[in-house]
Order: sequence, then C-alpha cells, then structure tokens
Amino acid sequence: MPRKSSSKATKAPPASSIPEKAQVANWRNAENRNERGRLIHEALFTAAAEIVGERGYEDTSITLITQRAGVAQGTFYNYFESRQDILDQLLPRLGKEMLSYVGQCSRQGNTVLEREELGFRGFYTFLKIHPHFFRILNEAPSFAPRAYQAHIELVRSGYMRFLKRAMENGEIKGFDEREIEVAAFVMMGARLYLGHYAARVGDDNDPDIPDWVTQAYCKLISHGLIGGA
Amino acid sequence: MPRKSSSKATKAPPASSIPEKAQVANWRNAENRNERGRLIHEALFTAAAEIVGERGYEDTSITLITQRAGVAQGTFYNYFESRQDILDQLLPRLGKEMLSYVGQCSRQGNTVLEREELGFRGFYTFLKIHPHFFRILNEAPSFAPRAYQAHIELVRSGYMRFLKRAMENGEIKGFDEREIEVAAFVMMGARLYLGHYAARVGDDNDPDIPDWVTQAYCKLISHGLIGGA
Amino acid sequence: MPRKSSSKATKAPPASSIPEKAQVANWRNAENRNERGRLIHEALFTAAAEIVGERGYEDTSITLITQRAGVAQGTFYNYFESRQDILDQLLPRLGKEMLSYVGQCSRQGNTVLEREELGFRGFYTFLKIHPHFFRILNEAPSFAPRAYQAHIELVRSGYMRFLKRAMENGEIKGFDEREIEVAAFVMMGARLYLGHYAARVGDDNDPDIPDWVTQAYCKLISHGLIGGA
Amino acid sequence: MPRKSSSKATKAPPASSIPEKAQVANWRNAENRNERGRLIHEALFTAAAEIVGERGYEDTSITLITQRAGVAQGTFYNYFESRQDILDQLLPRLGKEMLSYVGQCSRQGNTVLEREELGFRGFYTFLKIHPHFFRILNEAPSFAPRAYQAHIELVRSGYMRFLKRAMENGEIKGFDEREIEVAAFVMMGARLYLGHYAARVGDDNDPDIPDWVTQAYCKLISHGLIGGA
DNA sequence: AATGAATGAGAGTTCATTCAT
DNA sequence: GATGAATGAACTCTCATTCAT
Repeated sequence: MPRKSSSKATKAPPASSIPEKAQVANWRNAENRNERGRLIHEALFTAAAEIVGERGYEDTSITLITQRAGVAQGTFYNYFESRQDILDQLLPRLGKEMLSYVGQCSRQGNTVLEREELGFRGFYTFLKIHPHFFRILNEAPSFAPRAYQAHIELVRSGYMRFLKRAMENGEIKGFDEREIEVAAFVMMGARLYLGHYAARVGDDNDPDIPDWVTQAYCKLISHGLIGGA
Repeated sequence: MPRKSSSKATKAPPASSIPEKAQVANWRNAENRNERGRLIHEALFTAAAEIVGERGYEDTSITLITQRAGVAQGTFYNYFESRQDILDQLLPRLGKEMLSYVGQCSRQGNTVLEREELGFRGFYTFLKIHPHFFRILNEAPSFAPRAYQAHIELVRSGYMRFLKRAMENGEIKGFDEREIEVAAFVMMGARLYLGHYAARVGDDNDPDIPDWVTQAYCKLISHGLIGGA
Repeated sequence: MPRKSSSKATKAPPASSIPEKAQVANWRNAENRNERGRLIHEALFTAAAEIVGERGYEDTSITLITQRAGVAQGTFYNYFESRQDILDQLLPRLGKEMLSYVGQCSRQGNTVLEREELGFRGFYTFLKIHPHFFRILNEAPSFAPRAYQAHIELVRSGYMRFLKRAMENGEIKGFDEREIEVAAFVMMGARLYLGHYAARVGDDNDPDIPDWVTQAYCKLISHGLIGGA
Repeated sequence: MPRKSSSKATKAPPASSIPEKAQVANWRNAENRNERGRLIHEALFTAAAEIVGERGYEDTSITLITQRAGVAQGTFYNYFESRQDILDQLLPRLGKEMLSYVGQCSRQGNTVLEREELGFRGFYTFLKIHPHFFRILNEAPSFAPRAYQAHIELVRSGYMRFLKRAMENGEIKGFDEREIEVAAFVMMGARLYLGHYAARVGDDNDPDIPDWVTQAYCKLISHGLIGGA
C-alpha cells in the first residue's frame, strides 16, 4: 500500500556542491582579546547565516558552522548558548538590516504610493544582495518561531507608522486604524508570497520580480481589484 | 558573551505535556482485513497530521506516530515508504479537502466580491475545523517543498479560474491576465498572513479572524488602499 | 582519524540489476496436494539457491525467496523451520549433485592421474553449469558451518576411497593412510583455491580454468614441485 | 514437511556465554591526548578482531565492539568511518603481521623445501598466537572481499618471489613461470585447507597441526603424490 | 495449506552538548 | 579562551517470525 512513486527524497536539495566561502574572518590576527572575540562571534554568525541560507535550518549543524568559521566545535559554546540560540539570533539581526535598507529605499519617494513601490522594489533588491535572507525568513516560523513573531512585530510597527502618517496626511481615506493594520498584513504577505511566485519561475532562493509585477501590485493596492471605477 | 537570557528552547513547545488524543481509530474491531488496513492507514495518517500540527514536521517521529496510532513501529512501513513519504502526503490530501470546502463556501456568493468574502471566511472556518492544517501548510515549504509547490499550483489555478470568469463577466476591469495572477498571489498571501496576524492575539494553531478584519480585507481588494476615491 | 579513503562500501555487489528468473515452478497447476507441496518446496529451494548465488547468504531474505518462488511470505514456514534451516540445506543437496557429477567424470579415466585430472576438470564444468554453487560453497563456512563440515566430510571420504584404491593398486607409493588424507585435503583446497585464482582474472562467480592450469596442477601432484627428478 | 531436527541455529555459536576479555586497554590512564587516542583506536581494533574471531563478521556489531573496548557507541565514529570500514581494516593489518611473521620463520631455512616447511609451520604457530586470525581470514571473501583480494595478492606475490628465486637457483625445474603461479595457489590453498582439517579434530578457531602432517605435506610437494619414483 | 499484515528487537549512524586539557 | 574527543540519546529503517483469517 505504500506509495512507490514520485516523492522520494522530495526534501531539501543536497547542496553538497555549493561552494563554501573561505573562512569568514581571520580572527587569528586580531590585535587584542576583545577584538578577537568579536571576530569569532562574527565568523560564527555569518557562517550560520550562510549555511541556513544554503541548506535550511534543519541541516545546519554545529560541526558545519564551526568548520566554516574556522574554529573548533567547542568554541561555539563560548559564544552561543546552544544551537537554537544562534538560530534564534539570525532573523532578528538580518531582519533589522533588511528593514533599515528597505526604509532607506522607501524614504526616497514623495507619496505613499511611491514609497510603497520603492519599499516593495527595495525588498527584492535586498534579497539579491543577501541571498540567504529569504530562506532564513521563510523557514523561521518553523525553526525560530519566537524570533519570527518578533520580526513580524517589527515589520508591522514600521508599516503602521508609515501608514498612519499617510492617514494624517490625508493620503489614505476611509480606513480606521485597525483596518490599516489589516492592510499592513496584507502588504507584508504580498511581498513574501510574491517571492514564492518568483520562485515558481526561477531559483528558489533568488526571487526575481519583473517590473510589471510591481506595477500590477501597485495598481492593486491603489485602486483595488474589483470595484475599481 | 553568550546570551543567557530568554531564548532557551524558544522553538517548539516542549510538548511532552500536550494531551495526546486517544488512539485514533479502534482498528482492532475491524470487520475484515481490508477494513482493518483502511483503518490503520487512516490512523497513521491522522496521527501524523495531528502531531505535525502540534509539534511541527521536524519533531514528528515514527515512534510518535505509531504510538498515537496504536500500532507497532514496523507497521508504519507497511503503509508508507518512509517518514518523508507520509509527510509528503499530508498537505496534498488536506489541501484538497481545504480547497473543496472553501470552494463550496465561495460558490454561495453571487458577485466576485461576495464569493471572495465567503471563500476568505471559509478558509478560517476550515482552520477551526482542522486546527492542524495551518501548521502543516506553513511548514510545508521547508519540509515537503514538492508537495507545497503542488499545493500552491492548485490554489493558484483555482483562483485564476475564479478571477478570469469575473473578467469575462466584466466584474473586473483594467487588469490583464498576468496582472490577475499577481492579484491571485497577493490574495493567497493575505489569507496565510492574516492567519499569522490572528496568531498574534490567540493561539498559534487556532487563528480566529474577527468580522471587521474580513471587512477591511474586502474593502482593500475592492477599492484599494490608497487611491480610493 | 577515520580513513576517508577507498574502502567505502567495499562489500558485496549491489546486484539489483541481476535479471530475476520467472517464478520457478507453476505449482498452481499441480494435480494433487502432494504434488503441489513438492513443487512449492522445490520452488523455494531453487529460489534460495539462486539468490544466495547472486547476492550471498547475508542478503538472502525470506521476502526475496518467497517473491521469487511466487508464494506468500508465510508459506515459507510451512516448508522450512527458519531462514537458517533453508540456508543449511543448500550445500548438502547441491554438494551431493556436485560429487555425483564429478564422480561420473572421474570414472571415465583409467589411471589415478587421469581420474584426478578428469575430476578436476569436471569440478569447473559443474561450476559452469551451476553458477550459484561456487558462492554457496565459498560462503558456507561463515553462514552454514555445520553444513560445510558435513560437505567437507563427504568430499574427504570420497577422495579417500579413491586414493586408497589407488594405493592398493600400487599406483600410489610411499604414503601411508593418514598421509593420504593430508594429500586429499591439499587437493580439495587446490580446487577451491584455483577457483579464486580464476576469479582474479574473470568474473567472481564464473571461474574459468585454462587448460595449462590443469596441466600444471597435474604435473605438481604427480611429480612434486621441488624434488622432481 | 519442515525439518524439525538438528539444524536449529546451526550457525555461529550462541556466544552469549563466551567469556569476554577485560576491557582491552585502560586508555583512561593515558598520559596525554595523543596517547589516549592511540589507545582507544587500538582498543576498538582489537575488540573488533576478537569479536570477529569469536562470532564472525556478521554478528559483529558496533554495540559489541564499543562495549568491549569500553567506550561509548558514538566514540567509534571518531576512529572509523563505518562498521564496514573497520571490518575492511582487519585483514590487511593482521594479514601483514602474519606475512611478516611467516617470512621471518621461512628465512631461517636454507633450501626451498626447508623454507617452505618453516613457513608452513610458522603459519600455524601464528594461528596459535592470534587465534582470531583464522576466522578473520576465512570469512573475508564474504564480508570484506576487496580486502581479501588485496591479501591474496600480497601472499601470491610473496610466494612468487620466493619460488622464482628457487627457479633461478635451479632448485625448481620443469616449471615455467605461470605454472609456478599455479603451484603458489595450490600451496596457499593447502595451508588454509589443512587449517580446516585440523578444525575437524580440535576447536574451530584453534587449528593444531601435528608434525606428521607437515611431513606429509612436504613429501607431497617435493615428490608429488602419484608418479613419485 | 496458503496468506500477508503486524510485530518489535535490533541494527548503523548522527549530532548537540560536555569537559579535561 | 580555545580545543576537539567522548558521550549517549534518539533517530529511521529492516526483517525474521507469528498468527488470525
């Protein structure tokens, strides 16, 4: 009765051929103890981020992390409490980088719509620059749920500030504050989900959004899909 | 330097205290061999679905599944090829149930907007009835990516049929077909993401969507957020 | 410190591509119960012999045997006590066939030497006809030691009869009876070992002995290697 | 129809009652890390050799090896790649020890015959000293075929050097080089097979060769069995 | 007598974590 | 602080055997 068919080893790609970066930071040349500590911490963090990006949280082992960081296994536990600890730190930190980058992009615009469009584009540009981030973000609900909730909260509050200002400016009408929050979530979901959409075509970890998608998205949020006069 | 604080075992709930359901189906009283086989298969499937719903794919072991189903470990392999096999079957089957249910709901409506609203509500009703589905769906990209892609495709094509008919009816204007697809993805993303929104308030696996959220969502997709006259 | 190198999976060949014979005997058409029983027994025995020949004792499972014999797993235990039971029966029966065949060959000769040469050749001919026998015999010391000892005893006693008659005829001189036994063992070892010799060149399970090897062997046992006048 | 009789568990001895040696090396008292590593490696290797000698390759499990070596199961994998890895190393290493020992014995002699006799005796002395070697060697064709072929090759080439020198000295006449090789194989087979002969009488793993056997063997190879003038 | 699903002990292996050096 | 070997619990999966039908 077992299904013989297709799904064999349908899981994550083996990723054995992914070229591993050179050891992340040459902490052995550090000037003093503090500096050395900082560099090792950094090396471990970066190694973990890369590996999660390449192979997913599940296949990220301490062995792999320390090997790539160029330190001994035991050293890991001088910098992080546990495997889960470092996994939990990935999204918060990279998420903040993302928000900062996207915020900078967004602020170039003058109207809400312009800003949303620039933020939207900026998100996908960030993914290009940090190819590991998409997977780190996507798998976080499963593997670092607390961190994920915190990230969502951060994004939400940023969006809310942005949208409330627009309400005050009169650029958004007909929505009260809690409705605005719904919109914020829809827009957050759109970014993530259109990433998957891109993945339908291209590489899973390298979503590429064509221009007309951006425009369709903008059209949708500005005039709606259905009742558009 | 390690973070002593909060993050300890921030992942899945310890779960040893999760009340396990009684053995899922009393297959021992089956009338004949075929029936017994069916019941065991069912018991294994249901057990797996419940456990993934409660603890996530990663912590779903064969031991746990067979214990809950009330069969020996070896029995598992009479019904499924491997652990991955059963995990791969979860979403396809439950996903189809979901689509069928949501489709039925949606078809009660007369206009596109009504239908979308009913489908939207139906989705969350389904989550109430099948509290494990949300996590099974959410973690699928990481643990059953093939199944996930297939599911997305199914949802997308259903949505597209729905929206194209609306275009033909003249209920949707100003969007060409590929733009419609973008809208479809945004709407799919909205449902999932508002599930997380609900999770902010209530229980992670039991998203509850208040009425005004639905209405805000409908307002958004019908008139847009920004340019709304 | 582990050895990374060569020896990975150095063991038995996977043998998955070996063409499996059709189900061995169509016992379903048997005329009466006794006949059917006989046919099933035969089918199981033959299947086991083939599989041991192809994959070795270790990889010979009940599942494999019954599948090839075309009966259900449980049926096996109506005919044999256990897996070990059937493995123990392989060599005794096939060994007797071998002895009978080789004996017939040998008896065509007139002198001891002729007879030994014909027996020697006959042994390798038998291996050609029964390609499974070599492996069944070779692995028997590990997997069916009792059967192996019994086989050795059979061969030894045959050899002894043969050689003692030659002593009585005056064809062998200068050896007493227990020394004759040593010679018998050396000759038995030679046959087996030259099989391995052949395997150095050709296929492991298909030893092929060139003519000059036979002649060198005969020269050795007739005049000795060293003191040869 | 099943054979109720004798053959029950005719295979390996039950072995639960085999007195296990004390933990092989008290590595806990090692002076430094390197030394400890060496001792553990040694303990694992020796444990494996002993167990294979007592119960055969098939029944040699990681659990058994590590228990006897007095280390945790996981420790095994710090020293060997896999179960097969250690099994593959047994014969090469012990085989070389054997050859070295036998070679030393042999070189005490002056004539070919003397040397062959001393080598022959030396082989059985080695078996006395290393009672596990016989089974390790005998079962190797089934369980470590690559290692076995390599061993055969080693023995063969040693024998060939020995015999060719004797040809050049004029101690062997009437054989060309490839015929010499046949003789080498016969002699290798004789040693192994007379081990089995001894096993008929004594303990399986402790072959004891009486003096007259050696002499009969020497007579056979020096003057031949049959045509002896 | 034939079936084939259920069983469960036991296998090899992985890996987060500890800790003596 | 850095090291890396030792640990052992936990995992998935196999398969000889049993037994109700």
